[in-house]
Amino acid sequence: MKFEAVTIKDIAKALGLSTSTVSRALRDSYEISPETKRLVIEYAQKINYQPNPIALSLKERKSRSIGIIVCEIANSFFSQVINGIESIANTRGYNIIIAQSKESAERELADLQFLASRSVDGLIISVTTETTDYSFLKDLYQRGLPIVFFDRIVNEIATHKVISDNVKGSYDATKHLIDQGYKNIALVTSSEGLFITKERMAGYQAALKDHGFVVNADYIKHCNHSGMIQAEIEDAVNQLWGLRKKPDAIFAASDKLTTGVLRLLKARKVKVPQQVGLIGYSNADYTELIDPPLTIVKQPAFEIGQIAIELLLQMIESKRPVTDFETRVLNTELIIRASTRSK
Amino acid sequence: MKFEAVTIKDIAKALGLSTSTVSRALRDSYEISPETKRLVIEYAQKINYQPNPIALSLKERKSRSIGIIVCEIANSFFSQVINGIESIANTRGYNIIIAQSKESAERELADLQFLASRSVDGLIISVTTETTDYSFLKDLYQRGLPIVFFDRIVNEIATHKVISDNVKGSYDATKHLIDQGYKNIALVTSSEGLFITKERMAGYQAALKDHGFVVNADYIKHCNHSGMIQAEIEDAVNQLWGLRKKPDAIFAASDKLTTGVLRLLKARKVKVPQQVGLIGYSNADYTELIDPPLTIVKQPAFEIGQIAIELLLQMIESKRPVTDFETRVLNTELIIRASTRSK
DNA sequence: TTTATTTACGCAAACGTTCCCGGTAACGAT
DNA sequence: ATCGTTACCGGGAACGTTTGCGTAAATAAA
Repeated sequence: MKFEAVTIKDIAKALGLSTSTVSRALRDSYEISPETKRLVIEYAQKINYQPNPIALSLKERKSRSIGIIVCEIANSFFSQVINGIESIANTRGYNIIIAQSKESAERELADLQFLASRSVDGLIISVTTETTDYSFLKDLYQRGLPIVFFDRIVNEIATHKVISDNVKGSYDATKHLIDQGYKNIALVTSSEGLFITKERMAGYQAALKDHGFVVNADYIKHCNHSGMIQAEIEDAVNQLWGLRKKPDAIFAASDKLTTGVLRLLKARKVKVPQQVGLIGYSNADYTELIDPPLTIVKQPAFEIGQIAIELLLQMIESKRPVTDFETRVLNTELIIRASTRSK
Repeated sequence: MKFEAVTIKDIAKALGLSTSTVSRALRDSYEISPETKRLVIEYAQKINYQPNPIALSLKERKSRSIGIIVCEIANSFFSQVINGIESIANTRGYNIIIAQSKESAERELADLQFLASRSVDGLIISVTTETTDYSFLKDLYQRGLPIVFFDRIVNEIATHKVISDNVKGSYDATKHLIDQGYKNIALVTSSEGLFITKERMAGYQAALKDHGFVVNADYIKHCNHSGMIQAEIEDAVNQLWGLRKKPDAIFAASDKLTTGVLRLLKARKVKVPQQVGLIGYSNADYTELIDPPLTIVKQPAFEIGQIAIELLLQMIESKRPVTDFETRVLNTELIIRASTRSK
């Protein structure tokens, strides 16, 4: 089955003109008479001419499409970011190609190769928690592919980045738990190498110190797949519950981790917030419906996406190489609900 | 900024061959000597040659990309379907372009035009609840664009369709409520024109009749935007609560409707399931965490996506026009939890 | 040795555009 | 009458591939 489209040639033939004239008329060139222009434009409209984007891409050597790599689109944070990206990209005539890494460095590499081979004009990516080797990404970038990082950014590559204020977000979350009277606050977070993990840990630790608590390494648990596999959350919780002094509050530093921890707490019949307070990063729109309603740190996901694509388009459409990069840091929102309302 | 790639010409020049020879060597043509092939292939590998998909697209007159239109990717059902589509598309060398209609017929049309102009090779779509005019879709289809419908299918167009067994799913849900002792069972569903609405209504009505209940039209409420706007759900619930005999159970026929109804019930301090039982279509992975844990009808979303893309690729890659269309109907799963455990 | 066949490669067109060069009128100025 | 402008328009190359056709050399058959 094939889908036959009308081309500039058809117009030229029908009107007894050359393709160049038609092309110019359509692009409103000054060296075409108003009369001819009218003729061409009217006829083009009549037969519903649509320029072939593929031919254009070949000529201009760009595809007017940009790649997005996230670990999972079913994750509310990422789907909201994508919404933000799409909202701008569409109006600027770009289409987006989404690939999911599923928190696997291997799949991420495959996605990267796939997108590169489809010659996207730019890339927006939140890397895997697994990723340690950025050489392919670096190579792509050095060969001229514009890249913008968001959320899980990589600092080794100098380009635009957009994140939320992880330190402050975590500080606020931890401080809230302290204010509520919790004493033994555990942190369940992603893999140690990740920049956002470091930042969220820093915020957590700073809040503890500022309020006269000591940081207990036993209370900090890393899930190297960010909760994509339930078993690692289970390990974390088991270890936490194996301690002499069990935590009386948990701060979960990502969407999947938050629901994962709650699931396990429920399985253990631990009462939230009476026995354990729970606060988590989340962008889900159902956290108020959960039992108990969840106190969350919410990231401005949609805006993150919008800013990321703006910065990327800026790079793509820039005449000369961009050298002045910025890291945009957005504020998070703390939404207080019952899951931390114990004491 | 530009991203310079290595072409077949570079190889030809470097090796003192013609581009045709290089092309043929790369495609392992019989009329190229083994020696030359080895040379070309080795060199291509060395400089990491990647065929330009755009040039190929122009030549073959296809883009190896397929369009997907759903109302919202943040919806778990749709993101799972997309996962299914992607899982197959990627292995077959196709990339997917996702567009969101946001339940707006206007945006849907714009998406359609956008995808058509990007010359996708095929389309997988679940139409808007608003859509009543299928002429553009029909036109596209008649001009040769392969289309597969899923979920919200349109019967006026004869092509492959894949849905879940809506009648049975709704029958089971309604029967479950009856079995639990509920007597006044309301249905909150999408706009009346939609095929899946009709089917789900049919299942609901059949179950009622089969068990000696009369169908009360007052108990059937339509939300024309499928719950995308909270106000319409509010209207529905308000009307239901305005009845002399209030319903003692609600069957919500979509993801957004289910959480939307629950939200309103909570706002009214209605106890679920004691005062009102609640069952809903949902593919969210957190329904067990909700208060109360939700009884749901779950669709095989991932499989729906996989089958849809299989059927589409079959159409795309078929030499002669496909005339034999099938409608695949998959079974839903009823997951019983506390929200219907009243009596 | 001559002719027919095979082997191995190059030429050029095509896909749909854009755009750099031209070129041809018409017209006013010299 | 000649020249320089201006206004319009067409020819053709180019973007990176594939592919039908042509053809030289090498080999086989006569």
